[in-house]
Amino acid sequence: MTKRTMLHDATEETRDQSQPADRALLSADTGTLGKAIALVELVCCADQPLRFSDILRLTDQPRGSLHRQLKHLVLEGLLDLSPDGTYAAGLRLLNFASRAWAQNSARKVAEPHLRRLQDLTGETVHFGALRGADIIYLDKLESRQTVRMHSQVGNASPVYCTGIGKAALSTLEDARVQQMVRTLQFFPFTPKTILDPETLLAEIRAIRTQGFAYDREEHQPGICCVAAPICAVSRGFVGGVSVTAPAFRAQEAQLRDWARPVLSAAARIEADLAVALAPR
Amino acid sequence: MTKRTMLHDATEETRDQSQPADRALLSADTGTLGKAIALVELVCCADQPLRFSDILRLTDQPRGSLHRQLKHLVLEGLLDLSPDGTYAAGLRLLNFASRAWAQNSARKVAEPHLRRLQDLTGETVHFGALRGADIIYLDKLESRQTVRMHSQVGNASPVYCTGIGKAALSTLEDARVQQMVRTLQFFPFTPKTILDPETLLAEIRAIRTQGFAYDREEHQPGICCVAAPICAVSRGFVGGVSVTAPAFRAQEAQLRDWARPVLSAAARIEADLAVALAPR
DNA sequence: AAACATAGTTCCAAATAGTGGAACAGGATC
DNA sequence: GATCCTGTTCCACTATTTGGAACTATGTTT
Repeated sequence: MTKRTMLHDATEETRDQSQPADRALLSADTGTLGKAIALVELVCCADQPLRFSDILRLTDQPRGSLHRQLKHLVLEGLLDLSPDGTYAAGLRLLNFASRAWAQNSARKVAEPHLRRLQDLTGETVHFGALRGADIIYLDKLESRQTVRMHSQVGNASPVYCTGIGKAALSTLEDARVQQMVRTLQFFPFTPKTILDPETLLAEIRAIRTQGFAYDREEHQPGICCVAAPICAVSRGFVGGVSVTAPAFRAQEAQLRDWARPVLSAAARIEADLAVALAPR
Repeated sequence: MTKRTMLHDATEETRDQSQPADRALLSADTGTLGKAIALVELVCCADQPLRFSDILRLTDQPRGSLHRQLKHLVLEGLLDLSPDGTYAAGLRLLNFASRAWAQNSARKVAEPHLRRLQDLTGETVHFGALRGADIIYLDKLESRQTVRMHSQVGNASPVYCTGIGKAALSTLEDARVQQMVRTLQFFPFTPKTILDPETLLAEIRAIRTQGFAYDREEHQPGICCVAAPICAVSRGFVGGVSVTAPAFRAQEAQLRDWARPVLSAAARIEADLAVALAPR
């Protein structure tokens, strides 16, 4: 998902003036690091293994530079170079991520509450955080345990078509929402996906008053959810919870019934978080 | 685990005198990237949130430089800076990793066979790959589904005290094993952990002849496993499978009985892998 | 078998991007 | 209000990255 969402997200500052015009337009300058990470992203996102010259073509950099950069990335374990000359994501990334996951304080605090919510509803429960214009899932408790868990953890989905995403937007200051919505690229994942800023903004206003968000098959056909945002004191939105179910099991009445437990789970997490974040 | 394995690999060097002698010995020079990744590692591995000056102390770099580096890492999403001034691993890492995981061809090929092995034995099945002197777990199928899966995926454990690790060593050329064993730092995770090169080398020789490896409470007290290596044509060790169980359920006879299904799972994965890797 | 592509690697002068000392700006604490 | 401790910005110096070109290795065509 969100194949294109992730490209330049960070800053953006028009260093306009005159000379170094177009480069500065889209992305903040993180120098060497930025270029290296862009390569990692390229390799990670590719849907087939890339060889040196594939990457050369995709980036059009001078060969010497590209070669050195890739060598560095391989040495650092961020990329793997197979003997057949194809590059793949390195195992060190997995290792970093497992630490990142284990460390994430909002997730840790939320965990027991997610479990409880799962017990209560018997459906799949998600926990996700906001990164740029995507929701990244940090946790997933399946209703039936046959499906693989990690298949979702770490995945990114756009804000505008997920319950947690819209819940997240509803907690942000208006200015930031405006700015974000303006730069969104809407993609019709399903016939029900919201495709224009106006509809989205209207929905966000509704979510602000009711306190939770629905996703009625807007991202995946046949999948609905109810989601609530979680905010921490002086830190704003730190994550969202949702209960997800196939549409036939999640009709209007049912979805509405789930809203209360979802909201109270979110509230409890907020409360625990306030305690967890207090020390130091 | 392996808390100390990763520390300075990139940075650190006494630039004092004149010759750049000793520096080159321990780590390849990946320049700016290496320093940046070392910071990510530092933040990821810390067991408590680090603030700017914590990192400053731990790295003793000039403040200006450190500050810029951290800023870049945050801009790239590899680190997160909370409003309270503490750094944490960034969500982008999770996102990269989920792609790395989904992409990994050995894992994809192995998956159905792991499932079968799990059905057959009723115990936990692992799939792991080699990175440096650690085994990184790519997959874990629990016997009982109550325990969380991702709690293990991406985790690193040393080669010398895990079944998959020792199985991996048994497939490497002697020279490489020697070199690796010589630089290993043995740590007594349990009373049964192998602690010296000689014992390890002897065990590896045994594993070479029998084709599979045991771990009898060498990493975690009360936990045993049987593991077999998986090799691909011209690519050597690409991963290992293991069946893991609590010691009381995994007595000698039982462990020995599991060896056959583990070996045949490994063989089947190797066969499938040969097909999967053939095209292109 | 020689000539020709194609893919990957190494080299080095030139310029850019990172370095690190020092000065600056809040916030606590005394 | 002075002092400490934290985090941020600035800028001359220099080390690192750059990118063109030359080189090697492998496989393909004439």
